[in-house]
Parts: sequence; C-alpha cells; structure tokens
Amino acid sequence: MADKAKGKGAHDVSAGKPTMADVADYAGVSTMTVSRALKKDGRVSEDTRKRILQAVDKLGYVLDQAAGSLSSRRTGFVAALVPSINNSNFSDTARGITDALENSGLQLLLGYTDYSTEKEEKLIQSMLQRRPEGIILTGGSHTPQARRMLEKSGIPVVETWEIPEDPIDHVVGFSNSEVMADLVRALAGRGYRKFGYIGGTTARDTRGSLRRAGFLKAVDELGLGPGRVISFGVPPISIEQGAQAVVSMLERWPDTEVVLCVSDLSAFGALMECQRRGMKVPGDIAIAGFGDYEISAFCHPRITTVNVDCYGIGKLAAGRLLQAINGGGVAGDELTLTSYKVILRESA
Amino acid sequence: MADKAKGKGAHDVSAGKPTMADVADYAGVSTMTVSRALKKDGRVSEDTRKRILQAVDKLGYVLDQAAGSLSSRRTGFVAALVPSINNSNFSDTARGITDALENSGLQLLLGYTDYSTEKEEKLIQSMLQRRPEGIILTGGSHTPQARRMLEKSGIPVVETWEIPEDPIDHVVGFSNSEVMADLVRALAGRGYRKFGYIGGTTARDTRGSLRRAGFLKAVDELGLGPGRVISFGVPPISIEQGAQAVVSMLERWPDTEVVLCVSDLSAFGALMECQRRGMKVPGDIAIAGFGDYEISAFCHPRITTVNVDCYGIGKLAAGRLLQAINGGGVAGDELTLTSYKVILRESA
DNA sequence: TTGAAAGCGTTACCAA
DNA sequence: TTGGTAACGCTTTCAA
Repeated sequence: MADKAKGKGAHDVSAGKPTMADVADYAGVSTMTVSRALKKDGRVSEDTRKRILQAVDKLGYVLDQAAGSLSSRRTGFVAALVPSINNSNFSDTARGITDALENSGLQLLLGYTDYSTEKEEKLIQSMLQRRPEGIILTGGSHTPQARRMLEKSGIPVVETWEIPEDPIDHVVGFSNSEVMADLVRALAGRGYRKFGYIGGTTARDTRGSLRRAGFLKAVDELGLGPGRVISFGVPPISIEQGAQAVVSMLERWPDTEVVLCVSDLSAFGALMECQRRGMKVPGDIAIAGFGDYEISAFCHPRITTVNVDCYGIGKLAAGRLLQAINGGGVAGDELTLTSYKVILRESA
Repeated sequence: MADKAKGKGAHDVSAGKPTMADVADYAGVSTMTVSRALKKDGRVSEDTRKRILQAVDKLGYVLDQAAGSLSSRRTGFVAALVPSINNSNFSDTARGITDALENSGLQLLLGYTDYSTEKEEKLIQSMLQRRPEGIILTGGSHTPQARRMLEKSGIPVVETWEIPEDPIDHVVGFSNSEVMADLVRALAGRGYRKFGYIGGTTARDTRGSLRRAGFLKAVDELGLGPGRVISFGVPPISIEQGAQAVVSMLERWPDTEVVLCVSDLSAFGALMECQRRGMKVPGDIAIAGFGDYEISAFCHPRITTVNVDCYGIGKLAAGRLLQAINGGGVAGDELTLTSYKVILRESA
C-alpha cells in the first residue's frame, strides 16, 4: 500500500478516509456547503469556499463519486466500445470522442471487445451496471442479448463505423461496401482489370465482410468478375497476415493485376512480401489498402488507400450523444454519414 | 433515446428503472436474497434463485454498481494510465493487465495521458474519485500533486516501464538507459563506431530521455563519444518524425555509421527516408529501433531492435496489484525487473 | 448564502 | 437459507 499518509491532521478521523462530513466539521460548515463549494457553479461566498478548500487540502479529502452519483442520478461518464485499442483508426475515433466530450462534464470510459460480440455483450453488461449516460459502439452487429440490454437501458446509443440495417438508436458512419466499391472503380479507372481481394475469414470483422461484399459487387458491375478473394485468419488484421495472403493469391491466380486489402496493415505486409520475392510494385502487381494509416504514406511505394474520417466519426458520435443526453430529442434524422476519400498513391 | 422498452410487466414500476426492491417484490423475497442470488457465491436455494433470475429478466433489472460500491466499499475496478492507446507496446501492456485480472472480479479502467503529466494528474484525480482498488501508472514522472494524491489514496500503486529513483509504491519495469546501452554495445560489437541517436526533444517522454542518456553513456564508455543526437518534436513518436530527423542527422554528421532511434516507428521512418534518397541500409548507413513492433519484423531490411516484455509488464503489474489488494502485504521486495532482448536483424 | 432532513439503491451485520 | 435494519457518502429539496 502507498501508506505514507501517516502525519495526519488533528481533525482527521483516524479510521479510513475523510468524508465530506469531516471536511464540513473542519471548516465549520454543513456538508451541503462543502458540496456546493466543490462544484463549479456552487453559490458559496468566497470566504467560505476558501476555508473549505483549505480543509479539503488539509485532510486530503477526495470526493466519492459513487455516493454522489447515487444521490444525483448522474454518473458523469459515457462508455465507448472499440474492437481494439491497438489500431490507429479506432484510437483516432477515441480521440474524437474525448475531444467532443471536453467541457461537457462527461468522461470517457473505453472498453475493447477484441472483435468479439460475446466480449462486447459482457462489456456492455458491466458498463451498464455502472450507469453510463450514453454509449458508443463500433459496428452494427451485436448479440441479441446485448441489443436487448441496450434498448432497455434507456440511454442514448450510437453505432459507428457502419450503417446497420436495423439501428438501435443513432448511427454515425459510412457504408464500408460502398467505399470499397468506390476504390475498385477508381482502380478500374486506372486500367486494372484482374482484381484480387485480401481479407479476414470470419463473420467476426463485420466491416471486413462488408468491404469484401462491396469489392465483389463492384468488380461484377464492371464486368470484371468474378473477383478473386483470399481469406485468412481472424482480426485484428496483422502485417504478417497480409504477407501470407498475398502468397496464396499469387499461387492461385498468378496473373492478378491489383490486390485490394481489408486494411493498410495487410496491404503493407503484402507489399513487403512481394518486394521480398523480387516483384515490382506497381508493375508486376499493384496493391491497395484501406484506412489511410500513417505507414502507407511513408513506406515506398506509398500505398493507395481510402481515408475514412475516423476522428470525425468519434467527434460526431459524441456530439450526438451529448445532444441526446442534454437536449433530449435530436433534430433531423438519426443517421449521420461521414465522409471518405480515395487516396491514389504509387502502389496502385 | 433507445426507448423501445415499452411493453413492461405488471409489476414494473412505471417511473424509471426497476430497483432491487422491485425484483424482490416480484419474486416474493427480500432484497438481501436478491442481492445474494446475483452474486456468484451467494447461498440461495436453487428454487429461489431461479425465481429471482426470472424476475430480473422479466423486469429488465440491471444492478446498480454505484449503490453496491457505496455499501460494500469495493468498486471492483483498477485503473491503468498509459501515455497513448495507439501504441502497440502499451496496448500489449494493457492486454497483460486484462489477462491477469481475469477471474479476479476486477475490471480494468484505462485512461490515457497523452504523454503529459498534467493530463495524468487530472486523470488520477478523476479516477480516484471513482475509488479504484489499485492503480497502474506508466513511468515514474508525475506532478507533485499527483504523487501526493496517490500516496494519500491508500490504494496500491504500481509504476511500470521504468525504474523510478523514488518509487511511490511498487515497480514493474526495466532500465531504459541500460537497455539502450546494451543495444549500443551490441552494435559496437558488430563494428560500428560512429553512433547517432534520434529521439524526442522534451522531458515529456521520460522513457525517451532515459534511452538517450543510456545511449550517450554507452558511447562514451566505449570511447566512441560524444554521441550524435538529433532531437525532434514531441511524443507520440511518429514515422514522419523519424524521416525528418534522419535528414538532419545526415546533414549535420554525414559520416554517421549507425542511427539508433527511440522507437521502431521512427526507425522505420528513417529507413524509408534513407531508401528514398537512394542510400543502402545497411551499407551506407545502419538503423536500429526500440520496442520490437510488428513492422520491424516485416519491412525490409528487417529492423534491428530491442524487445522489451510489454505484455509481461502488464501481467506482472496487475499480479502485484492483486497481491496487494487481496493478500495485503507483498512478499519480497517491491521492484520487479522485466526482461528484454536485443534483436539483431538486417538493418544494423 | 447556508443548513436540516430525507433519500439514492445497495450490502454488511446480525438474528431467525 | 432467509430477512430486518442500519449504514455507505453524497445531493436533492425545501426552508431559513
């Protein structure tokens, strides 16, 4: 224990931590006055406040938010669930949320689901027990039980990063399939005809599945189908998986002209592997990614990709939440589409 | 609001969310029995428990942990503060913590400080108001106020990723300067003589500063000093910063033989920049990183680096916390050194 | 500007 | 195995 708090003041209750009542005693006021003095907008005379703050300092008092929440019925936090913390796309979204929450009096509690709806369900349950004032989710796939809990919770919910067919409440995101389709069209415009796609196997990464669907649809519509698909492993998508998958792709369809990857990380892995095998990128083969990670702008060749507005997703989602929490209803519809942009670089 | 919870049961209190008392009424028992039935180890007859769980389900009851914590004086969570969520080293540590906490009944609440001790102080304050049962920090640099709050809090504290001179409580980490010095020695063993170092400017990234100190010391001790140092920007260290810094390095000391970087990300940036300028790595110049990020094992040339046991740091730190929370005192001393390993690859 | 009393929803404690 | 009662530490509400 960090038990160096030995030299305690005379007024200190020797057993345990000081409470607001101890502070009130010490300062010669009531607990209500202490409570007010510790809030921003509490109407307390300057003199009294000073005395109280001295007492707080002297006793080493720390407000107990659990007790406060119980009484005020406001917990002062919102929950956000992301698939992985080690992913710059999602951490940008988290930054957007944090920034939007600044000065709102609300704190962010982050949870990560490891791309698993089961873990998500458990997290939602334990989050709800702490009574968040709102909750932000990644994606639109949840267990039925999770959905039920959220609907019953009575708090505003924002699903992000996808456009669910049957939203729980608010949505801030983009169509993964449409964005990937746009990338296909852009590359077809550059003259590529034999398209390959590298992505995860499972239903686990729903955004990945949506992107694959968009790829297949677009290739088909362009009359270039069927698209060549290599599926590998489970998310989180790693560089290594991209390297392995491109090998499979080349074995199965050696004449593939351009490979689209579910993420920039797998694109980078594929790129490195091709170069290691002495292939020129582009030239022998072209490669594109998704997500506009920093790495894609600095490796070489620089990787063609799509920038989706990760930060904006977070910022808008949190904004929605704040509106719903404070203002009550939300003006306009409940779907916010975020922007994206195909970024053509050297790799494709 | 996710207000689809319309069809409520007869027993449901129409105003607001159901409480434990509502569940107790519905099931025909006391709240204490409900409380027991909802705990793992609660001694309740199978029959009663079944009735209660039905009532819970029927009413859509969710335990209010704030009330529970207030009463039991256990909040069921520990806090961990990391500099950045978008950093695979720290997210590995977070995973280690999460894994160690599994089945302990404790949840992890993650906060990120953005490499700022001021933000850390604010986070510590708001975390402490929620009464965590223990807290894990990154590094040993904190504001005096933060230190004071932690010491007064009475909860176990673990500082990680460094060996502070004056620890608050427990420590799980390694000597950043010694590890970097080891890397210098390993590279000197490979014949390099003119050493450069690329790292952040500020006192903000204390681990970076420690690594730089270790670099300078080792170069000096080998009689190869003084080391050439380029400082740039503030953390988080980016790929781009590494690219920029290596340019400065080459302008100032064109005959530098090997460049050590504060992180693999800056090493990668430096590597890409050198290649872009037509330099051969290694050959014209050698580059090494720190942290053994995935990228270093897949780019090429593969980057020489140091693997520090990020996951182990988290696991051990959380283990320490659990011991301190449950067992009371901790056997042995309060410093746990974690292992590391220089990984020689192709880049240096 | 300040205070008194009454909860907030749960669990500890003791008793049955 | 079950229940009654009394906290837990704060804020709401109403009154001064």
